[in-house]
Amino acid sequence: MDVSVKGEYALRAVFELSRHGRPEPVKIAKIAERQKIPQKFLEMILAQLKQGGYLGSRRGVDGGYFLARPPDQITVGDILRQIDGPFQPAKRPFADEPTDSPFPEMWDRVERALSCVIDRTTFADLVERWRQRRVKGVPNWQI
Amino acid sequence: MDVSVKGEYALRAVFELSRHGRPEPVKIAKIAERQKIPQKFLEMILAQLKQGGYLGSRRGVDGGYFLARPPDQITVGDILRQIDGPFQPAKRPFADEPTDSPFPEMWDRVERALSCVIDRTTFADLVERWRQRRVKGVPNWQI
DNA sequence: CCGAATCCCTAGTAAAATAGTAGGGATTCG
DNA sequence: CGAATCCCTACTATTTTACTAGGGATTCGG
Repeated sequence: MDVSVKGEYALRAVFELSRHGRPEPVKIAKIAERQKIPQKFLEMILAQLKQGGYLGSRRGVDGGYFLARPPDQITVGDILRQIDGPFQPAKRPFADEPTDSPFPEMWDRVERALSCVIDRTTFADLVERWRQRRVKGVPNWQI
Repeated sequence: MDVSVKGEYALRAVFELSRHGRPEPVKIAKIAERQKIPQKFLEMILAQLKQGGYLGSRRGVDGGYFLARPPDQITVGDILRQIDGPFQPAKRPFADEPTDSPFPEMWDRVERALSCVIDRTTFADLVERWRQRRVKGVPNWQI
């Protein structure tokens, strides 16, 4: 019941692109360095996210990756599902389970509860919260 | 982000014991048969649940397993954590993550949302709902 | 005290998933 | 052209998962 490292990397990468803002592409190497992700591994992850329609890319000298839509239209759930697969707490209906099991209904509740967080948190939200914590947490107002 | 088969089996086994009610022990073989769980695998699971203090057991001719506390004092979360380990969506703080990451806070929210379901659903609840669906779903009132 | 029924304990194992690495090919653009 | 970058396929070591095997320790009726 935990998220894979790959999934975490994907979130961090998309966060990095969201934070950057501008539509100009960011290089894999740059993302890898800033978020401390093995570069070759990150290549696969970004390809998968592009394939899901969340990112775009350009090759060549000033190439790189960029968001395919504005960050307020990409959710944490989108990215997690694209990387770790559709997430059902238990594959239901369980093969040999009696049809009157009480569990499917409970798994639905779990899924809805989870969805309330991950499908409602956009990367725009994450960036905003992160910026607010910066000014509150590190009070370096010089001037 | 899904529950292991082992975790599902554990839930089904505890449900079986809760449904049974009485403090008299139920044999592994019986639970395995009724819930369609490989018997030897189930042995390990039950041992682990006993070790966590959720079940008790007796050997010998009329032996078996039984709940160590009433079913309204055992939650789905208890069992899942005992079997699949403490469940953190992401092991945080992530080793090389900058300390101002926006994710730990989000993972907290995920964990709380999940906890609202799994730590509030007791096996007494499950049995009760299951019984109510029985009478509503299968209308076989033949006096 | 015997012996059948049951839980208990250790070990092994095949298959899948995870977390990468390696090496080069295809594009873009100055 | 050629340097920089993304793109694509394949390989691999480690860990986890989902079991199976074989016997040992208890309990209890007779």
